[in-house]
Amino acid sequence: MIVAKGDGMSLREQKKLAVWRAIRAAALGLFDERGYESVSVEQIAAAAKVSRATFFNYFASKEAVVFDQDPEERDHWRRLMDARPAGEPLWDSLTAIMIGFNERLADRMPLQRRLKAQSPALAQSTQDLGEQFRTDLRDWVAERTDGADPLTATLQFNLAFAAVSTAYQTWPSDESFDQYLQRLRRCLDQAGAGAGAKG
Amino acid sequence: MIVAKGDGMSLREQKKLAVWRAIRAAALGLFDERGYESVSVEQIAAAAKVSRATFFNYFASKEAVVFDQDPEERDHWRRLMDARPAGEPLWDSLTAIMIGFNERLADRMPLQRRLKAQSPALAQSTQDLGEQFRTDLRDWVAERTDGADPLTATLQFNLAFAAVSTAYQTWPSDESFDQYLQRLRRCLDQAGAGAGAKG
DNA sequence: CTCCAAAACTAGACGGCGTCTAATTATAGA
DNA sequence: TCTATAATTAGACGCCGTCTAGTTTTGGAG
Repeated sequence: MIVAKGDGMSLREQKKLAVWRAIRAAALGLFDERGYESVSVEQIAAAAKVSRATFFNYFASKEAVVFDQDPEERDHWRRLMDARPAGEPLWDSLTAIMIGFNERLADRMPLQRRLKAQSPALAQSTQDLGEQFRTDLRDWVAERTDGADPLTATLQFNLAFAAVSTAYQTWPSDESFDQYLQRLRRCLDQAGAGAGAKG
Repeated sequence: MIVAKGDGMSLREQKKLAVWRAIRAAALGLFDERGYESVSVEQIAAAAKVSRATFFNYFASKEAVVFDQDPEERDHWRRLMDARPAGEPLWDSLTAIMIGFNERLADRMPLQRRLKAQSPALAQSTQDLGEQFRTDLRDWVAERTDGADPLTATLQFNLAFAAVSTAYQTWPSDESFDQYLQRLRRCLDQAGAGAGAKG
């Protein structure tokens, strides 16, 4: 019962993670070559050498396999949140966290964009950045602003996501990921300065 | 071929609208008493004295019957958009349109809230205010800001919706609709002033 | 190494959504 | 009254997501 190898994971947990990644890799591979709509969960499961039931043990839906984040990513963004100094204005914290989070998406964004462009089903999904991140950030904001005005906190939270959406939506297909990040910074700045400012 | 009665609608169009409303009324009635999840499209169709296939002629999905707007509402919000004076700053226009649009939702919001609270499926739907409105407003913004900086326009558009979401999310169940509208105005004002302002 | 309880996996069936086709019925208007 | 066109329909289909009950794997204690 001493536990815990290399990282803080038991052998079982390591195997689970491996299966998770195998399923996701299989799914993204198939989606990439044949498109989201025309790949069934059965086919994904088969490609990952796993049963259909197991697929749904790991992912709540077919969409989730596109949007869910690697469990290890979660550690990263939690560190980002913990790293914000205590007295920092909420908006500055949100800006920094959003940028830090997005910087990590370089690998997966291109495929995700391609799939969303193809598939109506994915196109209008709230998910985008992973509901997990959204939830964690929401909790972090709630804790950080405990006692203070919840409306202002919620508003800033939503504005930050609106800024990210804007950067994402206006990202032309011929621009690099770095340019996307630049754009994101601009959006966050402008949102911070106020929608009414300029015009 | 002279056409057009009372309003600008042919007889056929009037009948279609009547069926549309019958289906929606039947659906909302059933949802209200038994909950969203436990009512099937078959049952809705039966209650509206219509076949399942016809249901899908009128609504693209089961969710749509909750979120789609009455076709006549569309006239209203288009008038709202057309009413904005030409030189007005975009943010002021968006604020006015959002408020005007929301003022009309007094009847449907309570049920919609109740359903969203019950149903996980509805809870995280992008729809909320009707995709139709979003699309129309997007087009209006695009036309209004033609030639100008599209990033700023998109950003303001998204910020306006974030403000509405915030008002909606922070609306306590014991508050009146009027209080919701007040809250909405505050959110729009704060978003206009900037997320970074105060805090 | 042996063994066992816990965890992971699996097959299979089910209800419901959304799509499609081909056929039937209703209706506006000449 | 007649007809072209639009609306409605039954029925079948594939797939998603859920569930149950049973089987296999596996890590670690003794």
